[in-house]
Amino acid sequence: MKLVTWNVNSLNVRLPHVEDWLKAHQPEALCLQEIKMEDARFPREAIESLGYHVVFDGQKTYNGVAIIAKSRPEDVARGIAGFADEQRRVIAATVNGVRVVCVYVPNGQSLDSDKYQYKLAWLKALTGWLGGELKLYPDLALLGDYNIAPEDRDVHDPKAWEGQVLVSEPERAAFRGLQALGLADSFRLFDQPEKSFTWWDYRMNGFKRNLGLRIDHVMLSASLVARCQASSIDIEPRKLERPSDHTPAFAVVAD
DNA sequence: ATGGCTTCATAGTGAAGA
Repeated sequence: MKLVTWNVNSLNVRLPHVEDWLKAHQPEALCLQEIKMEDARFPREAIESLGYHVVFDGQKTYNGVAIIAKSRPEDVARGIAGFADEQRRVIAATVNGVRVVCVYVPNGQSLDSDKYQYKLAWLKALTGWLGGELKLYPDLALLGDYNIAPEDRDVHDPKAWEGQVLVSEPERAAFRGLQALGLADSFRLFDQPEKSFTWWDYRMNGFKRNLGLRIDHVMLSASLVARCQASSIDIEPRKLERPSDHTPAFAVVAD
């Protein structure tokens, strides 16, 4: 089964790309971030007409997450238990026996911003919550836009980015905190091309020059690591007209 | 060069993203 994450930067704008990608790749689960719409506006019929189920948690203008799945999502949960948050950034559901947790981690803006403190607090709450979830659901996948490049090799120009938001040491420590729970970065279970990224700035011809970051991840619990057959990034959607600035990242896990 | 591009909410520009 293919488990995928994709920050679509507005599902209104990107729906045709999502539809085409679902038809071509037939994933078991596709986690979306930044759908940027209220629930009433979600294109449920368009997704369901392709033979998929969908659960979502949206809001006007910003954020918003969804899980599109071939199997009916069960035990749907929204948000981080015990962490009050107006921003719609987490939805979880059990899909074909796998606990799929879809997250849109806060960006943080800059190290001196209140949003950076919110990001670190949010990650701490996420990690605490997931510790319990992993005990309840040993087969767990954490997919999303983490807004963290875990290592320098995930950054096109580590020198230029040194100490910036998305690569700062406290953020990377938070990523290692997730690893300490027993979650593994599926991408690094396999040999990968150098300069593999999931996001490129719209400005400065970032994609054409491959000036990117790897900030979208699929992390897997130990039992899913044992079943993981592949993990990769599909850069093709980034080449389309009016693309999202992110592209899909996925893992393939044996049924 | 603190810019560059895209989205949304708005009907001018401004916020936010990464």
